[in-house]
Amino acid sequence: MKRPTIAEIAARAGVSISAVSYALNGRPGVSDATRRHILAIADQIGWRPSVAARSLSGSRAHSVGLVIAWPADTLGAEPFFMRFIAGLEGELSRRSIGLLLQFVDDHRAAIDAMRRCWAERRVDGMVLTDLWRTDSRLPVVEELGIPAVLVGGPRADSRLPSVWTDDTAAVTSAVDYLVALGHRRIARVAGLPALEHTQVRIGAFRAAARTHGLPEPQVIETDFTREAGVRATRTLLSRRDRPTAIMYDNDVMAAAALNVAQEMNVAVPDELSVVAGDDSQLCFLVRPALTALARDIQAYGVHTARVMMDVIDGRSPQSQPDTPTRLVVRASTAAPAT
Amino acid sequence: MKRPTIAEIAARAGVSISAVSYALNGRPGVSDATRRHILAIADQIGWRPSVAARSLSGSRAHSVGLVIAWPADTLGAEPFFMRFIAGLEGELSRRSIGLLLQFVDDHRAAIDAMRRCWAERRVDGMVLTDLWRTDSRLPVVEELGIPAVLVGGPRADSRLPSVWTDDTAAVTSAVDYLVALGHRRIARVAGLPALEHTQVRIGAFRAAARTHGLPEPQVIETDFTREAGVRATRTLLSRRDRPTAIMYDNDVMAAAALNVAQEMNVAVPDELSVVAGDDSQLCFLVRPALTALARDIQAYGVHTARVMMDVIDGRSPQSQPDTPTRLVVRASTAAPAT
DNA sequence: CTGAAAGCGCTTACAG
DNA sequence: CTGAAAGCGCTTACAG
Repeated sequence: MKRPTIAEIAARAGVSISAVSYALNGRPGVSDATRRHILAIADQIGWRPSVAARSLSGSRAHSVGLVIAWPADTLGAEPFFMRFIAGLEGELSRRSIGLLLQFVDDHRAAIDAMRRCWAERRVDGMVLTDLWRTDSRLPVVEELGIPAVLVGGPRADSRLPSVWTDDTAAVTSAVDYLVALGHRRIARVAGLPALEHTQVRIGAFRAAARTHGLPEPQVIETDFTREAGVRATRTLLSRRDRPTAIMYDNDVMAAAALNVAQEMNVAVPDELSVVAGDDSQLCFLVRPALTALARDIQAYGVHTARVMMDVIDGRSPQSQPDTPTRLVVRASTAAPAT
Repeated sequence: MKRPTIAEIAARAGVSISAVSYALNGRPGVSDATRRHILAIADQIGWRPSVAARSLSGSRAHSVGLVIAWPADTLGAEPFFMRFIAGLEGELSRRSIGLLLQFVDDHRAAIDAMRRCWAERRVDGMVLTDLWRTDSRLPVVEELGIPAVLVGGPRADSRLPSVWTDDTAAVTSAVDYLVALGHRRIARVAGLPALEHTQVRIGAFRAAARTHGLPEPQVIETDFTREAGVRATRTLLSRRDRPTAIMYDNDVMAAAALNVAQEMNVAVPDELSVVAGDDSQLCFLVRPALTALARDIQAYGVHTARVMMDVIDGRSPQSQPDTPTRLVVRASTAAPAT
């Protein structure tokens, strides 16, 4: 199956291949009639430019890379990535940019993967997610001069452009809501401590508690897994002055907490309110259905793609309005029993 | 940031670029000493071949495409894809093959995406998942001569190689188990009827029921969503001779069924046994924890990558042993109340 | 408005 | 064992 080239179009149209190239790329130098004729032929024979040839001459790979550093066994449980990727890819594909996806175990492997990708000229830029507080990937990306977008907010240690959702506002709104219900002992089961957003959320949580004049709240850091959520919940519910409300940094841990509470004979929501940090189907499949912080993850991916294109095309990346996070109230939260 | 080329290596080593190419590709025509010298330099300056250049001269894209035709809103709920992709990508990446991922809404769009990818020479082959009973993608792939692997079993209407798990054995084992517990009225909430595997599983289900001499069982087809699972469960539980056990084609619908049963005051597992068709975290986050058909999805992806490489490299693809599905018994199944 | 030519970074017969 | 040369399919100054 021979795929057609511009040489074939040129032959059919009876012009030079450069004329074809100009016509196809909408550049001046060809008459309107010729241009139309060429476009018609290209369309008719189903011609599309070879990315390899375009890359080689134009020094653009027409692809963007995403290296996900996340252990495979927790990946399937992360509804975030699938939706984020769907949004990212959809927007890239509108511009005929491919998405090259890679999974690795840690940042060392992520750096290797990025180096390789970049050296092989497979991508024009990289999307970095799940940034750590101090992230070994950043100096490498900056040193290699790889165009990149950080998903997770601007940082003092890097000038790379970023997109983010306002975690502070989200956490604050959840605390406000719980306090309005009458809660005063609110705890937090946080995510992976190395992650920047985990720390941002913890900070926002503590600040909100202070604002409301609550006692210094308990915070337990985890690795986002169900097991860690179970352990943290057991610990919190075993305290003499156990919290009347717990906020979790994702949905899996919050769902696991419902089971722990049941085992320990703590009624949800009467004796314990539970807030999930991510919204997914899981939240309305468990009982009671979970109150959760919800955001439009797909739009987040779309947004990231746009900024990535700005960077690649040399436009000053305009950080577009972040998708706001909102609290979806369901059955797992209520006023505390007195 | 100038990325090094073989010309630079040649200059440093004081040989021709063809010598460098031969050395780097492990082909004869260079002395061992020269070869080692060249490899050392390449390694030292962090050289990697430009895929674009290699593609253009070698007519290989060094990438494989996966076009997922699945509405975005149900995607996040599908733990299958994330794990499958992780397995697929991991194995491809071991061979320096990239994975180009695309999401589309339907088969029309999938065909467009594949045509484009192929015409642009972005990929060396395509992975097709979620095959329909009659699937409009197949004739296109065959006509274009795209190397492809079908995920979902060999078919009469195509000679394309395939990988698959034995759905018949899986469904049969689940029916056997339920019958052994004493169930005789077993129903099935099936998936999307257009899908080949939905029909295979329904066929296996009916056959197993017949083997055990059960009455002709109820089967309800759905679109895999929670809502459809809820509706189907309500219908089944409203019947006078309602089933004592229901098998669901995925985990989301099975989880939703637990809530329906509770609303309708049907005790699980005493009055109703529930079996989920996929295993995921969801199964042990809900209560009672769901008995489920589990398989190693990541291995399935690895397996698919291997067959894909066989196809691309012109080896006769050897369909390796399928990953067996096993029934994981949890708390949602028990002997029926008499 | 149009064509001939060089070049992107490799691979690969083909001579020496 | 090694080098000079053509070619993969485009883009893009540069002449006409």
